[in-house]
Amino acid sequence: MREALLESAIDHFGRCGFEGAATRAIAADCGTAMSSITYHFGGKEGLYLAVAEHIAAQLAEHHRDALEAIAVTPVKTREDAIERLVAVLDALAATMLGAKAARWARFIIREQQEPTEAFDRIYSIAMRPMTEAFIPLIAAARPDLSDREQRASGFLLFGQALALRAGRASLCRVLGLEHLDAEAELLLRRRLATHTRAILSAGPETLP
Amino acid sequence: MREALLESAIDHFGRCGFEGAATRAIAADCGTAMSSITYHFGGKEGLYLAVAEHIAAQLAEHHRDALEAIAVTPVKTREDAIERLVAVLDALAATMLGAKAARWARFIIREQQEPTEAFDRIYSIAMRPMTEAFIPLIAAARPDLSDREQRASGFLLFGQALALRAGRASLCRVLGLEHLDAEAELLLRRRLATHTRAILSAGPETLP
DNA sequence: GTCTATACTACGATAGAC
DNA sequence: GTCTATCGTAGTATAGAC
Repeated sequence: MREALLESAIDHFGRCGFEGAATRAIAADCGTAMSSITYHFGGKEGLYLAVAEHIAAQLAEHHRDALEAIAVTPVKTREDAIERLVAVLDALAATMLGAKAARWARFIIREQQEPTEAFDRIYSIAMRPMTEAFIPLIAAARPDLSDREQRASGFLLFGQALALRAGRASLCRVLGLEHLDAEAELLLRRRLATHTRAILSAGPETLP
Repeated sequence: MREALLESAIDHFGRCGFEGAATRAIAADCGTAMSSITYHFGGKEGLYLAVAEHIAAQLAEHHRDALEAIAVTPVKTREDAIERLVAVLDALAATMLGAKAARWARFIIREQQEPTEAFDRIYSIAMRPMTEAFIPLIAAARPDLSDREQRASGFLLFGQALALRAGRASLCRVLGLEHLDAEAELLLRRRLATHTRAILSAGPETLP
């Protein structure tokens, strides 16, 4: 029942926000009574924080393979670093375009606007590991940049994938589609890979 | 009073969402009674839609100058188109980093996750004009791409600026800052301009 | 462990005084 | 136009039955 309540709560909190979500409705979706939430999580706030950790764990698990793949062997060349970054960002874009991410993202994007303790948990469990794998690759691809420039560029690269979810309603309208189909998703991922290579391949030797 | 209620409502709806926001609290911020909302807007839902139009109008006004500047003379060369795009994206990034956008963005980003009629109004008033100015410039900068590729690339470029707001909590952590200072904002805008040039300068003649 | 019953609070809508 | 008063509804929390 604990698990079912968490899954239901992801959707309710994501769609309605903390205040807007109704504990009675969350419980009803699981065929149980609202007081189960009090029992399992101590109350609405406890449920909210548990949802954050639940999402963070699923997200971390979801990206585990992609992160292990890029970390397993030392980076040899700039081109190697760039292709690893392309692979990570493509995995991230696929996640952002997928259906599972929609549920998680509704919750997370809300938290980004007005971060609470829940964001701390999501960041430390799911995002920090990705950042820590990401920045060294940027450094390897663009050693000409300062540490802060590398982090800024890394975030902006990351942002392109993030926008696929955060700005999805606008994206559909720009592409003139009701919903994103498989063809559009592939196109977006290919463009993102091209952008990534263009950004990371530039440097002092090509742009003096 | 109508104006005051709208301004207060931007913050309450943005922070708490539609269901979470309390009309009594919105009215109290303006030193008036909740029934003023009934009088001016017909109810909570009417207020919400009015807020959407209010934000859209302010956003459109905010970007009017930048859009006029890029549309006033015909585009002559690829380089000309690229520098116009750099200028628009820089203006957009400045907006996203600014304080006014924080209030608007809380409202808009919520709508993007679960679009309602309010998003239609924001998109048609504030975003469509920007898209319609943006895509032709991409076409001029990258005539080698198909229409759909141009739109996808345009959105991803746009997404970097969007992420400055939508992912701000993560951005601060990646940069190791409590809040973004002026120096960090300038750095991000410069990186975005560099990325924009790298993405748009690439093409069949440079990357065969 | 889970549910029922209940207490309490706060919400939005509305009618009517000013 | 704005406010007060009031209504019905819906929220959380808690205690106690099973």
